[in-house]
Amino acid sequence: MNETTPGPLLALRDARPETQADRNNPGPRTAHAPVENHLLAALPRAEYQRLLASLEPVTMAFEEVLYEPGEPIRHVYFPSVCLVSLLTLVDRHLALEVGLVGKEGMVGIPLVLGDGVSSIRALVQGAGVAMRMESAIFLRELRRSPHLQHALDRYTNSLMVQVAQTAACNRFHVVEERLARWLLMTRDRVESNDFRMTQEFLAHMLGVRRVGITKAAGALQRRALIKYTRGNISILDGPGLEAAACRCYQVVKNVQDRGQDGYSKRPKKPAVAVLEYGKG
Amino acid sequence: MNETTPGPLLALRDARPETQADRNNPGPRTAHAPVENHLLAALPRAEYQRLLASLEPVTMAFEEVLYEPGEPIRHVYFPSVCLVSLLTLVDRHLALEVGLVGKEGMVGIPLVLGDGVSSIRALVQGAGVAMRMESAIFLRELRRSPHLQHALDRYTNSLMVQVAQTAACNRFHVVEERLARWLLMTRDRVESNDFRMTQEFLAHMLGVRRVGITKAAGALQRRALIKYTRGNISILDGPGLEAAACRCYQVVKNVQDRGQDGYSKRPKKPAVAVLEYGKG
DNA sequence: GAGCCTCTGTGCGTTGGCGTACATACGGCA
DNA sequence: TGCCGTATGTACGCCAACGCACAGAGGCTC
Repeated sequence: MNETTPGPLLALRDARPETQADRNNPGPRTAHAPVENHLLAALPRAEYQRLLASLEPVTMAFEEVLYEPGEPIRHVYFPSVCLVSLLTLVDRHLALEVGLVGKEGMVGIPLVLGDGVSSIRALVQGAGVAMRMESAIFLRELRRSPHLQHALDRYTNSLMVQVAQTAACNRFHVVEERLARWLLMTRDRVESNDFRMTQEFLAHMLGVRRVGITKAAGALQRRALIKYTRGNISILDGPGLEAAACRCYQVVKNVQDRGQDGYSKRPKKPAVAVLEYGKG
Repeated sequence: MNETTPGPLLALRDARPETQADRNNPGPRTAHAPVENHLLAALPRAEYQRLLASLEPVTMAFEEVLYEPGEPIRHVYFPSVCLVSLLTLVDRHLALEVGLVGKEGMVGIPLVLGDGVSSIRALVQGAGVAMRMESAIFLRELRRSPHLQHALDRYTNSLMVQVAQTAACNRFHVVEERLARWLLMTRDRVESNDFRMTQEFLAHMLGVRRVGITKAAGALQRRALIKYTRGNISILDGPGLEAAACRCYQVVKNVQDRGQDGYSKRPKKPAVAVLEYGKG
């Protein structure tokens, strides 16, 4: 699961009519694809079946806005094959991505924490499919299922780590390192080394000018770590890119993969300090 | 509660022998001061009484480290009169404050989310007193008390907002704005316009050079918004300082004060979209 | 009162990113 | 085949913050 299988190129951007590029790269865009969200997939069969009744598959179009700051959360989303960015807005026009949600997570964490209003913007960054559920139903199901609660608590924790690490990362690391990290995070979530993503959009996510991305991406390409042309990005050398990225990548990944801290040296030690839930 | 009462000067820094400065400013440093943590104070009397049996008052010394990244969380802390900084560490020596916890919160949120390991450093920034509880006991009590769960969930949400906003703030705003915001946040938590804080320490929190603080603080002082000498900082003009700070201050404060989003214009509207818990 | 430590202020040259403007190049489409 | 929109590359001056070094200045100790 750490190894990225060179999968088909995901049409991460377009919900527009099929183009030549798409025909060259038929991705898993069918809405009935049995790709599962990890949080849902980990539930006991019975609970999963019950939830399924209230879950509705939806197509996620590129640049669709799921939440806007200050607005009520109407649905939660469990990504199957898609990618959602969480953006903090400041000064009405500047934005910065603070979190990235794929099939490993859920969009709508404030609901889990008792807040029905989003304080961030949630934006579809990779088109595809997700399962969604109405907020009221979700809250009811959440109360019924300790397993779901537990899974979502753990995910909330990893999201918190991600956001905190991103804060420091944006403060201390240069664009090139951050870009490398971002590409790796995206790769992990779409499980492919190829995806569509313009420099303009990347600039928006990292909170820098497009020109800053041009420069950083150019440097990575010259080092033969990535390759890109007009919105098609390929990771050529994953390990090399990891070396080019800041350590933030590993820190966050470790917490997400194993629920344990990223500073530990022990490579695969089970998370002994992770506590049991619901057994009191 | 929005209005800061000009209270006694808190000895926010020193756990050293009493100095001239301390004698001039006798603060509420007695461990038996009946100052309450807001999360605890809001619990039903019976639950509060039960918790009290497992809570232990502790003195919080300046620069004491409560958690270190990767280490197990042994206690949770409910600040009474003290301030705790949450710091993300990167590259082994750089640090950035991503959260600030006073009497309105609790230190040890990962435990609430099922993770027994901290991914950040928690550092006492304002000396004083807190109530603490052993992790295992805390988890047991948490399971017994829906009220405590609810309160902590809500607090976790506001902390998440704070961290996310700080991420964007550090990316887009200049040191002077961020310093102003930080002073206001500290004021709100210690409920005093005066506190002790060297420029060196401030630089550490904001992730900038000490000289950067000198420049920014000098500018604020020239504008007669603050006054400081050798570690004693006074806010002279609160509203003026708010104007000098970035909007991030208000955004976070609004969420924390009322559990509602900071972008809304409605000044005091009760949080209609906040959802009920534990009533299914 | 002298000495000293700590805290604060100032002055360099450097740099990463900003804002803006314009130049090139790819690829779909007529 | 040529057009055109979009994506990418380059250039310029500007500025906030950096790293480093050193100069005052307040307040405690002896």
